[in-house]
Amino acid sequence: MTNTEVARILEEVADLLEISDENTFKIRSYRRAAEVVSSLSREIGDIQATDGLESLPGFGKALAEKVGELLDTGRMAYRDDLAAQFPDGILELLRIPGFGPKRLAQVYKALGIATVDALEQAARDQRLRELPGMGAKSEEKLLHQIALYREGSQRALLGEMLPVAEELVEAVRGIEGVLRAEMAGSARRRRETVGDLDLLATSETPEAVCRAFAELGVLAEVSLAGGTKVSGLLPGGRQVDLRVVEPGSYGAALLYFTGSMTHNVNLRERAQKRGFTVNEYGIFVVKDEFKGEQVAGESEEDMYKALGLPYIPPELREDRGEIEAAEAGKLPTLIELSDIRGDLQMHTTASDGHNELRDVAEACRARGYEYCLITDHSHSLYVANGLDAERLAAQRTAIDALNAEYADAGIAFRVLAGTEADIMPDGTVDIPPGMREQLDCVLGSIHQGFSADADRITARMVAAIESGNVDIIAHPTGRLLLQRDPYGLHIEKVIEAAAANHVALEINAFPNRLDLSDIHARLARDRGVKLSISTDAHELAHLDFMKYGVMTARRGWIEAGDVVNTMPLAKFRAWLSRR
DNA sequence: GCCGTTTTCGGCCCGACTGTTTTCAGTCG
Repeated sequence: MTNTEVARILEEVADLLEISDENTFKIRSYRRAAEVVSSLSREIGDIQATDGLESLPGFGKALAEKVGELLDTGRMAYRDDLAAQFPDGILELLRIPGFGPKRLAQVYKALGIATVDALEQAARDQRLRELPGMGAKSEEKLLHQIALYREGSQRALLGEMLPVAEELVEAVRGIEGVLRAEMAGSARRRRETVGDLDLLATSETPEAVCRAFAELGVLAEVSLAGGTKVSGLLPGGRQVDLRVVEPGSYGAALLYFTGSMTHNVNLRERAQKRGFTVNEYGIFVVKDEFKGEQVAGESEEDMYKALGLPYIPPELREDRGEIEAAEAGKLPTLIELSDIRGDLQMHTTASDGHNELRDVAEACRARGYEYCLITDHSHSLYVANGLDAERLAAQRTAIDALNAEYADAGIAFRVLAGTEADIMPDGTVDIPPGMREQLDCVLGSIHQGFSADADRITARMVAAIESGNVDIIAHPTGRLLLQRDPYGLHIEKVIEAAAANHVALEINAFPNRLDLSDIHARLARDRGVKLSISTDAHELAHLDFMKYGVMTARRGWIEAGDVVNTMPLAKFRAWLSRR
């Protein structure tokens, strides 16, 4: 059973407990456990077998026992008993925005409602207003929220939403009375997908700023507007929240609205132990003669400092050990976009790219790189016009000619010859005979046969890694965000093989791949595997995706020294000849 | 449910906004 599946069941238990009106702290324990499991870099079954489930934070006797049962038998009796008290599918109602567990329990008990359709009908028939705490306006609002839910405003790619968020921040900065504005939330943490967009501004006149933002015209609909907060929807249905605070609370508010939620909770618990309380306005003394005095709030640095910690970059604020690392002075020095000296995956018109070799090379040079690696598809990928021996050799010659031109012109930039070779079902790597030695660097990747079982795909990948014929495994898990799950793969085995054979693993920077993920990249680094961050560009504009690869790397605690394409060319060549 | 340099029992983060209310419950992040 995968970590994702276990986490999903723990979430489900939490939801069921919630609609059963259980102890909120018990519910929180299950939610925390779900988060812990989904953030694990190792397979939970492996942890059960070695260190034991009670070694996981937030796992006591009860959770270890229940999750152990789940791993051993595929079922959790506790979950099944809870679920039996409600009709199947009732939890879907919780996905309607503004409709929570208390309301769900209420309408189910009073009216037997267990589906979105039934809830909608009851609202139309004006039957909900009979219930305590509900009125005509609640029904009206609920119908609207159900319509929104049906339109399905799910998560979107970071690569899609970040430019939108940046535009919104600029728009807010243009509002009269705004002193500073910044994006917050998961976009600022650079999560691979983003739900809604969170914005923060400071002003001496928050109410006027809120009003101005609501009337700015960027929101298709304003769903909530107070004196310090505005929520609304963009034309596409994406939710935007703006929060406005006074300048002295900028850091506190930014910290708070950047999250993650669990990171904040941990900070607050830490504050409590030190006699402080934390809210979005600052850090305050709780007792004695200094009660209520503000000790921090203006900057995030101050906030962390007051809690005895160095600044923690937003990408690390996921409750994955960052506070402990900060306390021990062991935070990584995260890689920056400017550390990248070359891009190691791109396609030209020779296979399925849109641009000629020379234009691709020039575009890389224009981005300040020292080198780039051309990686057109190998012959077996017919659909992408993969290169056979003859065409691959011709490309090598063209690259040599281009490099000679650069050398004559006194330009240090160099183009490296490579290929993105298919890893065949038997694990052999699709390179024409005799060409391995002709190429500077070979990427290996799987493009077919995703549905095979995990053992087989893992064996295929490991065989390729051990063959000595690949230098880097490209998009190792094959996932397409929001579209396709990774193929079944024992990632730890792949990582171990890569470590043992000095093969690098790619963080593919294409916004719908980001593969390896942050979590797997971190695991790979911990096991001593080098990474490549590369764009997989098929047209020139794609070369700019490098930043998303770097963002994912930062979320994976990656430093410049972990990444092969931060090396100067000579050092990178030396790495390539490492065997 | 978990957890422990004051604790193995009694705690467990904090505030904004809405709708239905006369002091608050529910939802959200």
